[in-house]
Amino acid sequence: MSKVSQQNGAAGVNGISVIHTQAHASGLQQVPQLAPAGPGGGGKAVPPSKQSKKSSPMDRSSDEYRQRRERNNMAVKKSRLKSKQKAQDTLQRVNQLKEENERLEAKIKLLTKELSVLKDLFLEHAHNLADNVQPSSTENSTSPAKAGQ
Amino acid sequence: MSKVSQQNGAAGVNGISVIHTQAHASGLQQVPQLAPAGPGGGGKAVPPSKQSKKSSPMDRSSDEYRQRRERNNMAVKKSRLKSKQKAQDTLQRVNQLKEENERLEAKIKLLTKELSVLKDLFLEHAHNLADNVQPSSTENSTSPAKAGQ
DNA sequence: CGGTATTGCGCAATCC
DNA sequence: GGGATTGCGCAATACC
Repeated sequence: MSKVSQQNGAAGVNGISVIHTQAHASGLQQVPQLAPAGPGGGGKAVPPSKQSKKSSPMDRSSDEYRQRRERNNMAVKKSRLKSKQKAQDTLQRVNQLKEENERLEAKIKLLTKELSVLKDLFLEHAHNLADNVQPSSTENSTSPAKAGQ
Repeated sequence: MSKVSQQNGAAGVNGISVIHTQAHASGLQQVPQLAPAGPGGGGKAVPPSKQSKKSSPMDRSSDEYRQRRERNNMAVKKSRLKSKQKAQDTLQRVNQLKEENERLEAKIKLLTKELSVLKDLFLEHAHNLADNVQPSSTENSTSPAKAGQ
């Protein structure tokens, strides 16, 4: 994989370097350092040992941290791309299916018409027979028993 | 008002209590005040111009700022929800179309079969007629038995 | 246990 | 001016 993406700084929305020196608390979101799973949702009780996850506040200046973030950012990008593509594929599939549907419907129409013609022919024939009832009775045909739909 | 908006979203898997008590105003992300790198991260060069859009530094502590953010966050949430729903609808549509497709195909199959039967019957009759041109000869009908079912 | 993949979210730029 | 979209990074999880 190419990692060439952007590396630190450089690209951010503002690309600012944002050197997080310290306060970055980015606070943006709060830092759940301990984040016990809250009860609300899953309620997952926290397994034994809770606050030990990472006692360190995790320095955001840490090199390791930056590296991890970078990797995750890439993963996120990748995932989103994939997701987008999938959505597009689905949309395409809808069109494809719609087309196929139309094709099928046309075929049905044709078939129906053909059937109709043939049936008419038979009817005509039946009339003829009725008119000329011939005692010969060699054999008779039992109607195909199939009524219209 | 303001207060932190809180997302809970129910789903938040974590549903944590999210503590954001204090102001998160930290500069967490950079300030676009200057040099905005174009979005796109890295690739796009910033379009020419655009540099001082607002002379004011835009205080993130401003009440108005917070209000604006809050509203935008809601809009974002709304938009995303909508988007998600749309995607789901599309997926559903695919299934629907697939079903319809199957139905249509079954119908075609049936129609085709019917047509086939009728055609056979027709052929049989034609033969009879040909043979029977003259009642004198005793023709026999070999039922080709073509019926399958 | 360690890393990637997903997901929800807030921010900011843009679109409309 | 203001909601709607969209790209992006962060953090918590889900998944292997």
